Amino acid sequence: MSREQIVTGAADMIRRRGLNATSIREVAKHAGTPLGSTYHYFPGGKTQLAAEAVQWAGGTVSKVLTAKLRKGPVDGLRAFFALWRQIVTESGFQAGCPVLAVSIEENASPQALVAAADAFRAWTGQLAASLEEHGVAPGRARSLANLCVSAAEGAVAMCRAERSIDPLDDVAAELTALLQAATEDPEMRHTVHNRG
Amino acid sequence: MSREQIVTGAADMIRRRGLNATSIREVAKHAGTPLGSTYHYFPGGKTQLAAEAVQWAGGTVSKVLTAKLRKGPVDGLRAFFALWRQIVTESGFQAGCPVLAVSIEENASPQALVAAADAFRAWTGQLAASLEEHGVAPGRARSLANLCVSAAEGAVAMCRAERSIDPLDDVAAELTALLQAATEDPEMRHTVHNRG
DNA sequence: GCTAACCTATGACGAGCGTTATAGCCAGAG
DNA sequence: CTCTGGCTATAACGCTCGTCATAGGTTAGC
Repeated sequence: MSREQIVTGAADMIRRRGLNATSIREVAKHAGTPLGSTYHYFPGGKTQLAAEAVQWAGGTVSKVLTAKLRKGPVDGLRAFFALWRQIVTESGFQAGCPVLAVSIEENASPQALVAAADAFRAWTGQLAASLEEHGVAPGRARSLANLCVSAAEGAVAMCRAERSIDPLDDVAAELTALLQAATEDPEMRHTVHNRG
Repeated sequence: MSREQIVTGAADMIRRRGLNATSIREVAKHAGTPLGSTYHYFPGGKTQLAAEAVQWAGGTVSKVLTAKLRKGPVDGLRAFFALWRQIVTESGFQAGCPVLAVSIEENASPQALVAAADAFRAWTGQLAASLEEHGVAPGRARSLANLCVSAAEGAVAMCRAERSIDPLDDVAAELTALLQAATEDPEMRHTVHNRG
């Protein structure tokens, strides 16, 4: 179906250029559909298209998380980072996360921003739930989940700037160890102390 | 001087809207200078202006880091996060980091991207050096520094999307504890193990 | 074969963009 | 006072943008 190609194409372009630099004309051309079709499928215009693109991207990641978190939080985290690693390397450091891209453009599209917040909350929620299932205290689980998602998003951007995959790999290694400690060591399951 | 106002104004607009949505006309208007002056001061056009804005923003943060890291890596980290917290809250979740903004826009401006990479490398370099001075092994210091900067950048973006300061505070608390452990516990000073 | 519903195709609209050119101002040196 | 060089002011260039309107096609049910 054409409609789906437009959404995924828009997500791909937002991933690379950001929302403002993604024009509906180019999205349509990239999807092989005429410009008019875009406004037929998305009467809400660019705002609606952006929101759906972010929603689609968020859902895609969520599905991977759902599948991999069944083997535990550490496996979920590894899959999460593997996913970003693939996007960054296969694009030659040109592509990143459309959810992040929409989040940092003021007034770009209120609906898209809401979709971005939903995506972030879904990812952290899934990870936190898995951590709780493995014995981590709720508050600390939320804290760790926010750290994991934040760090992954930031590392992807750093990799693109530095044209090196090192930041992402470093961050993945640190967080893997941290999550292992939190799930395996009973003393590490609770809220962060002031002294380690 | 006018020139400086143009650079800081550009940085401020990039912080909020991203690079592509920041027009030279609006930067000039915001700085109270005529459009022609912009091309007088920055013959390289938007590319040069963007690069200088990113450089300025990177340098500002670096100065804060230099000052606060003298009291140790944990104090430096706290100042780093306090800085971002202030930007996010005082703007009502409208402003973030211009270095990140430039990093995620493909082909926006090669010179600005180089400046962004330089800024990231400066920040992580300073933090890693401070960690090494406090007994952390070099490889692990780099790893931790990448984690801190990545997580801060990502958390700022998440805060803007969710319109909540919680992600940034969660991440700050986790990383503070992690850096304290790494600098105080001799067993935590070396490369990450597979088991915590 | 007719009709109705969906989709396509094309072109136009006003607005904003980056950039350039050119003429004017206005301090300070001689 | 004059002149010169750094800055201002203004207008224009070609281009792309989001959006809309409108006419053309194409297919399914009768």
